[in-house]
Amino acid sequence: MPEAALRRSVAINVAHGNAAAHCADCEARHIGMCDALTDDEISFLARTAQRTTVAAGKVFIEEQEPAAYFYNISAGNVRVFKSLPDGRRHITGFMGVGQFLGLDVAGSYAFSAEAMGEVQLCRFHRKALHEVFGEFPALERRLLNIATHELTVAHDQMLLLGRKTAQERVASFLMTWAERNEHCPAGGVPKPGQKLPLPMTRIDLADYLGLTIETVSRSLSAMKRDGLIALDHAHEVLLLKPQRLADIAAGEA
Amino acid sequence: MPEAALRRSVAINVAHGNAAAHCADCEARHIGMCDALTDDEISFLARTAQRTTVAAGKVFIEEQEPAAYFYNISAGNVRVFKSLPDGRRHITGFMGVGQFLGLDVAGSYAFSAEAMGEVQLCRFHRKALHEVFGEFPALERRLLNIATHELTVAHDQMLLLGRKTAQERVASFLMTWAERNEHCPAGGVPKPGQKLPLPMTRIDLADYLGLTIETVSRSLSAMKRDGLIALDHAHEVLLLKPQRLADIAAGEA
DNA sequence: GGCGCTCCTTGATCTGAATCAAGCGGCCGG
DNA sequence: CCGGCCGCTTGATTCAGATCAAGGAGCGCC
Repeated sequence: MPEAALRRSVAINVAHGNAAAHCADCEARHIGMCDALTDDEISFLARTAQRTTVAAGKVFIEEQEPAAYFYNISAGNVRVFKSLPDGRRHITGFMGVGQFLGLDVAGSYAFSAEAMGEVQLCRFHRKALHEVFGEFPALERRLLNIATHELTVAHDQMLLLGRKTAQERVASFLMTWAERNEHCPAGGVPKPGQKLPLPMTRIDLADYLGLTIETVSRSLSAMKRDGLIALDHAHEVLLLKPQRLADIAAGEA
Repeated sequence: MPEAALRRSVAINVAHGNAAAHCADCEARHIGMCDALTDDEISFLARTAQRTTVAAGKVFIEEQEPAAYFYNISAGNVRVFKSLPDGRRHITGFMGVGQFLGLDVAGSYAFSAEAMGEVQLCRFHRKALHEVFGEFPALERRLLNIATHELTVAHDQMLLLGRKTAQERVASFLMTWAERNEHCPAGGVPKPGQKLPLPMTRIDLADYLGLTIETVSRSLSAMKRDGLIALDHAHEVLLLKPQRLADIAAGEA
């Protein structure tokens, strides 16, 4: 059993307990928000935190609900989305281990969040977290950096949704997803043949890219036909010509 | 001459001077970032600030350039945009008095910014501003609030770009623009007959809404035909049936 | 091991918005 | 006051992607 998986089981076993004694074991201890803090600071903060487990498919944050909590993801993936009254949906992001939920909030949540598989969360009362800011300015600074980075990502996605073709959107997604999964040498392009897991469904991809499932599927098939990717299983691509994909993603003429 | 216009002239006259003595007279003194600070704090901060004037049409922030400055808008409007290599453009936002430029930045600017008319800016060295954070935590907290709010706005816009029809996009824009221009009773709908100035061109609107100028024009004409708006001059609409517009904007079936 | 989901792919057709094209009108400079 | 230009509107046509439709493949469950 690999070490990471071992640590994950431990986290699952202590679910619902107080997190104070367990931050040291958390998958997210050295990522995201938590990485900004010293061990002393985090054990202080942990007194206000709770571990919870969320079953696959469960919507654990509902748009419009009063925003009582911040969440930090300890294990699993989450889809964050907004909906229109007639059921149209847009996924604003896929969030993974160490990522933070509950920033873009004013009183009520501005988004819904759903567990893609089973998910472990570390939950903080918003009020408690705000009280902690005074003690640990590093945390507030860290959150500003996170918010700032998310804003950049959001603006990139607006360019994608407003002005890119279907192929460009799918290529862009593959590149940012590869980067997110640390398959890229810092800021560069993944190596040819890089294997990339796609834990989300085609519906998720469509709702994230502003397309339909058929168009996503066709775009991927076209890339396969053109030798840019290989696609043996629906949830795994091989990036055969990553540089070409990066060029398409960037909208090179 | 109305008082606001008078104060604006004063600001123009002191352009390029040190801002220290002039924050008190600034249009933006009680909005956005500056509103978070006491008079003492702001005069401290102002030592590192410079007033500059930018001519209409001038691109004063270029995507990819090293991000040396933060800006606060003292007068005028700015279009913030991103471009693809073949010239496709997406406007991420229209920024006005008191608004803040330079948040979503990591080393280099992630966007370009262009003056829509003549613009007055208050400019801070990023480094200087960061040094000031230690002294005035209120400023950092304020910036986190601003970033958080911008993130909400960006996510709303992603829903618009990914899933709304042309009519819904235009209606959404009219509603948010009315709110921005304080024509709405807090969070509500503007009153019927409300006059709304549109300082931007149809190209701007198209690039902001992910449409073409023809489609923007047709959508507005359709709303006029249906009695939802009146449109005597191209740059001013009357909101005849604001509630109906709000429903369309929200995607009511 | 087979039944029946659910998810994915592929094909045929349709359509909302883009593109191509032609005026119109307000406004600035002469 | 006139001419030309730029930005806007409107009409005709095209097209990228949506919708409609029909299997196929993987997989959990019995």
